[in-house]
Amino acid sequence: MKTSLFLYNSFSRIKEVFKPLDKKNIRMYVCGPTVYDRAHIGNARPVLVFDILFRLLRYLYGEDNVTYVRNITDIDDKINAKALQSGVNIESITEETIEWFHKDMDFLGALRPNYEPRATAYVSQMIEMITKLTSLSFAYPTEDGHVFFEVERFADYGRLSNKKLGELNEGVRIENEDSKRNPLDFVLWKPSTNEEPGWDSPWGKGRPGWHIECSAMAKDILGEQFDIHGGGIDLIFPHHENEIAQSTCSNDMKKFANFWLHNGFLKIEGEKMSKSLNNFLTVFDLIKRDFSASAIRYNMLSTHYRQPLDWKFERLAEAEKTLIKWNNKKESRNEVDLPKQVLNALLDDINTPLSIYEMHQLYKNEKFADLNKACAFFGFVPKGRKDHLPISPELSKKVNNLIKDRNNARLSKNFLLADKIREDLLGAGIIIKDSGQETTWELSTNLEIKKLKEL
RNA sequence: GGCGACGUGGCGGAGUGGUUACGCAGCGGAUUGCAAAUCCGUGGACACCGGUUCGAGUCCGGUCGUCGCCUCCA
Repeated sequence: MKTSLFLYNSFSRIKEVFKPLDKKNIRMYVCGPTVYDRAHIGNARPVLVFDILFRLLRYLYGEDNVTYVRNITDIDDKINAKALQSGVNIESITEETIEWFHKDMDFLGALRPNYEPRATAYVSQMIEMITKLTSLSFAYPTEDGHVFFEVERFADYGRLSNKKLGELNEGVRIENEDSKRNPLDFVLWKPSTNEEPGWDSPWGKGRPGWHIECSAMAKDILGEQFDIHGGGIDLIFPHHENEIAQSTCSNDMKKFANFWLHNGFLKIEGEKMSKSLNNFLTVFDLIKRDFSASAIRYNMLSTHYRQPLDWKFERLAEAEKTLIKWNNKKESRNEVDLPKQVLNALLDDINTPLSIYEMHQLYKNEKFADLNKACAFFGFVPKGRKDHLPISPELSKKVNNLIKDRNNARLSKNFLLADKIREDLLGAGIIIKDSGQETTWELSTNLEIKKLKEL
């Protein structure tokens, strides 16, 4: 029986007991999306993983005692490129994308963070931090309007990602930016042309580099030190390494985040998800295909957050089935609680697969009230039934008529016809269930509207 | 080349020294006109080779294999 929360800290590379800096104000910062495109399921993984951690912290320490910040990156060259290419202005792109992001993540049942700061609202804080870094000689401006962080000045540089400066230098790509003192120095500020978004600064009109926003926003909202910093494992280097460098050096060398948590990567049907392979799967794609939020959550959480996750539709269908089974035993209201076995699993570095195992045990042992409570904690809510079906009322009526025909055939013992109707419906993605006097139906995951219309 | 992760039954996936994870699929049974759903039962695994130990998926060493980061990326 565990009594404390253990978390794997990427910084120390071991599981550690989580001790909050302030029990009355647990502070967590998670790197959020760059808003230029619809969120894909890779974006959804940290959202859902840290949603569970957020819920767990609230459960352990009280809802009002946890502050969760997830930033929105709305200054970025990918956004600029999209604006240039599409002819749509930057604000329209970011506003629309943020709206999509909220809709999609709300659909997934992720609790909104307490703060969702946007980079554009924190440029002055970034300039302030960069100014401080230059005045302390951790950073240097160049004649062409850049400001670089000088990695050699920070002795701990590379500690998070376990890299040594000398080794990094060997593999580094030589860029045109020969104004850098060291090829690994990273940009804090860069000059903008007239087409690019820019802000006035001591170094001329320009825009911030990517990393500085998180340091500035975290400091402004959470303070110089806070408990947990999270994000995808790909962000360890250089993003988080650079954040540590900037923040530590501009905050009197105080330790930045106490815990670093990183979620593993996501593949699709065995392949790396990438734009070049054209196997990008957005959350919106899943919604359109009528997968439930609960099944997506279940699927995402059935692999431990630090493991790589291979996204397969077969598993999603399996999740859907399990949840239907569980929801059929719904007894209590949506009271949130954690039965102790489920809690224990979560206390061990958020072992969600083990907690799901415990939920299967609760089902098996007919502890349905406990199961319901755990489901409520995980955000596994019943999928809307027939009123939610993505088929038209006409088709719905057609299905009902066919079922009526079939039942008549069954009454007259014409089982050949009855079975044919059932097979036809099944082929179109409608599953028939006879229970007692009543016949019900539901959609399978491979609904084919076209076939259904032809029946 | 550097750093790191991982290799468990058909698939998925826990388990850091001591009977069985478990889920899905399969098989057998109950139920059903037959199915579906549900319930009961059941076979099947720890990449390979050494070592430590009374005892190892679990610790140590080696081999093979897969993957990630080092460049924008959750």
